[in-house]
Amino acid sequence: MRLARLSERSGVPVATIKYYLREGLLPPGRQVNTTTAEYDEEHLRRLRLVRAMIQVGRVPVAKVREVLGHVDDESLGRTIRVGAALWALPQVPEPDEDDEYVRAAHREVGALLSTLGWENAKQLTTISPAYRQLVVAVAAFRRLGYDWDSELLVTRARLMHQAAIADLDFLETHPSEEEKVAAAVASAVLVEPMLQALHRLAQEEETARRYGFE
Amino acid sequence: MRLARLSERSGVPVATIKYYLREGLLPPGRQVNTTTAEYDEEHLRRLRLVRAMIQVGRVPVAKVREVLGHVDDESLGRTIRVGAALWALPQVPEPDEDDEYVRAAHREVGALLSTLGWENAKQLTTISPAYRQLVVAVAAFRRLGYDWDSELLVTRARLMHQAAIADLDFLETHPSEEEKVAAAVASAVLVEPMLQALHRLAQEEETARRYGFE
DNA sequence: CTCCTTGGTAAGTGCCACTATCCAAGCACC
DNA sequence: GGTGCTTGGATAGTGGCACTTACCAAGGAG
Repeated sequence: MRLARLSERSGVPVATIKYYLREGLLPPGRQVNTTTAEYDEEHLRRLRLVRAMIQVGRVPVAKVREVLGHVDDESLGRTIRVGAALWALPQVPEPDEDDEYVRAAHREVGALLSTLGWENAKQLTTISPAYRQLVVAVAAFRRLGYDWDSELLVTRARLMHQAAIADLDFLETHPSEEEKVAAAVASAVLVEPMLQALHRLAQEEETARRYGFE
Repeated sequence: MRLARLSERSGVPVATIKYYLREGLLPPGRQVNTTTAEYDEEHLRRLRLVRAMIQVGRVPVAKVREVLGHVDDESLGRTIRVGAALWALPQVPEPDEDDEYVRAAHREVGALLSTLGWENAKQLTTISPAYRQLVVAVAAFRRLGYDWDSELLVTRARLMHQAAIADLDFLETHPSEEEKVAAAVASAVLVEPMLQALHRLAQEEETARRYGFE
């Protein structure tokens, strides 16, 4: 399969594929001669993953390269590879540790993890991007003056834990072993927009039930 | 309070506040004389909301303006204002209706809504951005070759419905009536990154429980 | 009267995801 | 063997966005 065909089958413009090749998001094709390179089904799969990450997951190109680097790093164990790949996903800006709301949010999230018994997550607070994002979001909420019951956060966390369990169960049963790392990345990148969409749809449904369309 | 003080209390650079004023994200201050304008607590609240939307919620400036326009439109009923404001939030690119995966995703999501009994949401499929985002995500997943049980999607939807119920309960009990629309927006914009962070943290926790840190 | 600060405006910056334009080497057909 | 199209690869340009810098004239403070 040559470039034009790869473009046709993926729906990605030729110029964009060339850009991805240049950026190292896609391995080069097998060079047949000076003016021809051959691509295979694996290139197509990778291209679709790249597109999904960029267009659906809104992952910046540089992050995609970083994530894929971990996915392809066969020197690491699977858990580490998945972790490294997921942690390379885009992050919220660093919290300002001098801000009082940020410090309060650290305490609040720490208490949350204790309540939940997420002992592993507690060990990751200094390094996990997800932990930092949570702190930033909680701090922003408080800064706006909203004052919720800590129970609300616990409820949401339990719901997301159930979602995560379902995700991991799916990963365990379905994809072939060699694909697990890529599947984990695809899952993280695509499940999140999916959950977000479901959340908004559910809100629309529930709002209409309570208040009608007026 | 003058510009410098507003900047100091919000942590937003003066030049950036000027930019927001220019872009209509923030109403102008009360002009005292040619070189002095006075800002109040309401400006500060609004500025914090704008910042939270842009930095935590990653909402583009143009969308923030649109959303706030709906928030401030007192000619509409509350439900409509909330809906209009939320629908102005950023969207995934339009699905390509000629794509076979997209058409399949439409059918799949339609079946999901029937299973769930979300009759209100079913009426919104042609217009709701959330519906479109869900279709795009499902199509991308299928295009990558993953083949899940429809039960998985139903499970996730039920979880997000529970989260939405908790959100709306919070909105009903807590903020003052006049603030409800702004609170709904803040909630949508900040709860989503929060849920995403909780999801990733839960995945990290659960992965560590199952496989250890290796 | 001098100097600093103020709010307002215009232009510039840096980043990013492409995208348009060239180019020379092949190949296909007459 | 010549003509013209296609190929992969390189370079430079585009458009959008979120600021940020530089500048300005009008107050106000000492």
